[in-house]
Amino acid sequence: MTDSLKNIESLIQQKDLYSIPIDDFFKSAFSVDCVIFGYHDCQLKVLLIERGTEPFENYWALPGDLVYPTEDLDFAASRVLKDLTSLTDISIRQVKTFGKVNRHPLGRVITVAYTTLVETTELNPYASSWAKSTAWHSLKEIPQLAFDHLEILHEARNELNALVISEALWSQVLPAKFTLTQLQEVFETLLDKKLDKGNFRKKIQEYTFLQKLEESQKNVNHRPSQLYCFDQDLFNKAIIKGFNFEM
Amino acid sequence: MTDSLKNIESLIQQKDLYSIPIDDFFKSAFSVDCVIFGYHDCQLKVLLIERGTEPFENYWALPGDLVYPTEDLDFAASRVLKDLTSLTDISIRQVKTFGKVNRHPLGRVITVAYTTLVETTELNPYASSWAKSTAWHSLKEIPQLAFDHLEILHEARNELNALVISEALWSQVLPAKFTLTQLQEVFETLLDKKLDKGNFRKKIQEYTFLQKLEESQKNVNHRPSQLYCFDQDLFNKAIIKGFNFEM
DNA sequence: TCAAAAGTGTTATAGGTACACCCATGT
DNA sequence: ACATGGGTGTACCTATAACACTTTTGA
Repeated sequence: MTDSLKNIESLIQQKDLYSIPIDDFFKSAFSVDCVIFGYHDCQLKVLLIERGTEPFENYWALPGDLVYPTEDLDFAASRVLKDLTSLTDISIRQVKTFGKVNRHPLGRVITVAYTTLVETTELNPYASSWAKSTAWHSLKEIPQLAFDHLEILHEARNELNALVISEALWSQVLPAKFTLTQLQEVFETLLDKKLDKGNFRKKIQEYTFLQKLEESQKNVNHRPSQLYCFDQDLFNKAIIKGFNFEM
Repeated sequence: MTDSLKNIESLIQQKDLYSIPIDDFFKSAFSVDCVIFGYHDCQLKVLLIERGTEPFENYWALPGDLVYPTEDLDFAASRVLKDLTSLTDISIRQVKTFGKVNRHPLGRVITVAYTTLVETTELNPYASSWAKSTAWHSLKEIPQLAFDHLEILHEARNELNALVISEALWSQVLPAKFTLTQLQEVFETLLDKKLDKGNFRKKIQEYTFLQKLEESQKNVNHRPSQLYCFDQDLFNKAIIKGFNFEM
């Protein structure tokens, strides 16, 4: 091994990775970028950060970070999510890897895009060392984004529909006990189409992983709705059996 | 920028990349691995190489290579395909990125998996600097593979079905003029299920990108078959219009 | 008793599946 | 004439879409 590589190795084995000059990661680095979609009340948004450093200082961008030499790719994505939202135990899925030579002005950086879906209410995104501020943006009002992040956002939005179905991502934006109307609203927002109430409910009845509870809504000025819950284990078993969940 | 990084930079800017000691790429490198599926005569195979160097010397593995600092990710995958098969103008698609810390014994290597489908006949895979030999393997008889390549192969096989439909990959394994029976055989092999002849043909008629030619088979001891051709432009247009190709 | 949203039922149609049958060619 | 694979037609059944209707609550 050459001396130059020994130098790098000693650098990256230091505990405090933040103290490494940014230049030292570059010329051959990989990063993760997270497209964190947020749902609340029939509104789909995306979490963006305002960059506090060059390049693209003051631009909005997807939250992301370089991958530390000692962490798995998936872990790095989870870490970014946790740093911003304090959320753990949220599944975050790989979308695609972006590796054009000149996508990053400071050097060669290949980035792996991840996406997930969370509930936006009462979620307080924190600014971090690399972010001046953070905010939920409506998908209809996306500002100019740094790097190739607009392209990444588009790809993730396309992937979201598939994940909502195949990974039951929708369960991450509903309370433990929810009504069928709430569930229908989630699907309508994410898939961006109106669904017929009757037909929707007919389908739901076939899905054993959606279980009717004995409980119902209270204090509403209309007929109270039955509450349902989602059984992740039953869902996984159904998927393994080759079951195909559609809407 | 530190001296150590300047050293690396000067190394990687040399034209003859093969002359760089393998160690110098490591501790933070990215590679591409290609899952090249081959079809001929109702048989689906995959192209494997026998490694000529450590680690995993003499093991079978997916063909792949480190990504040069000056090439795009997609280009690197095309290059690996071309080196082995001489094929160009074949679309090769990203599957997923594998980034576990210890997936490569010599250091941190993140690999981006690509997949494609080609015709196996008369295709002479070349051995290269890093491969002792190459061979098509039946998917039912996969030897022990190096690294996490078995997992990569599985993921790619799952992805193949989707790509066959959405990207018309099947057109890459048929001659320019083909019969509907040939087409049906391709689908049956790739999707791994029997299709009804009548129903298959009924669907084909709806697809304008499959055009009936004036020509038919010759010198067969049964009724000669109509020949068809595939129009990639019409297919692309149909996809853009939101058309959903299914089988 | 009324408004509002929950929840159920009915019907028409499109699309898929299964299967039977006819057709054109070389030997 | 017959074997072989190409090619077509039909009848059934199920999934879906559209829409109307009934039910239960609070005010």
